Amino acid sequence: MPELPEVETVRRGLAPVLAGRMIARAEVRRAGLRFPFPPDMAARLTGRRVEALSRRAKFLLAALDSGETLLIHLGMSGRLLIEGAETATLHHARAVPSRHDHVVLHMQDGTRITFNDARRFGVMDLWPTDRLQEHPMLARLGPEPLGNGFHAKALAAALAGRRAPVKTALLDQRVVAGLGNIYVCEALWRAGIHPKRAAGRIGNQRVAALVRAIRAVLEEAIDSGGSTLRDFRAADGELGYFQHAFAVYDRAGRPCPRAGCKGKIARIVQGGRSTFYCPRCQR
DNA sequence: ACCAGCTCCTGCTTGC
DNA sequence: TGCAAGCAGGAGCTGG
Repeated sequence: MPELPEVETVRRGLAPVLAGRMIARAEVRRAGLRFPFPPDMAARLTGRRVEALSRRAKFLLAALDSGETLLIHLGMSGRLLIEGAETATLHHARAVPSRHDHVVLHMQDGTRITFNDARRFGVMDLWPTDRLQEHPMLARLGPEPLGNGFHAKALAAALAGRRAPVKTALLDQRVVAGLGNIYVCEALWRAGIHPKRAAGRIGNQRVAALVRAIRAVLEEAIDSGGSTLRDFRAADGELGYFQHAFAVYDRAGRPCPRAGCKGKIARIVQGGRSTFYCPRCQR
């Protein structure tokens, strides 16, 4: 489901009910998701206070007062649902757990935070906070696309020598961390770059344009509360609405929205995944 | 080092 | 209406 803007949206919704609060009880309803949960996860969460909730790429990071950090990756279909006294009357609050509710954090103030993940591609792990960057899933991540480390020179260096299509290269989290299929398609359209172009054969000016396009599309999506496809919603139950701003994603056959362009959006498959682009104005 | 293909799992949509 | 195929926002692993 979630790419960087959706994860950031979840983080913003979750921070008020997690940061500074204590986990009174952790209910772990299966042995793991994509990977087994760490040993004694429930015990290591119980009684711990969450000091801060941050994000790295598509990972949520809850720093605990035990010196460990809870890492959460939502995979394709993961959701974090907040239920408590103040949300109990809302339509999305559910008294009975669904069969895909895998972990429930019962907060001391009565709020429940439920990790629901139908496809079970999600990840939860615990890792020492002072060595967090050594975690296997964080260690090789590229720069944050909205941070200072992401600029034309850095992206050009990361793409240099690569003959793979730029579309698939941008999905590689070592190049830039946090993009997924939707926002790569949208950023390439904004930059006017053809998704099949060899990653290492993009001129410096166009790499700079791509950096600007990536930043802009992510910022706009965050401002919109992310994109709602199928069933994504923010932790507070609000629906994102950036999907209405898609230029190309899931729009095969529709006219290219670029002013003056008479192209028609095409769908191709790259690396087994759908790519949407305008064959006329992306070169 | 790079890269294409496969894999995990469930559920929704599409087409016959 | 039923059923099977196809598709889905991720990313690690394998083998070339």
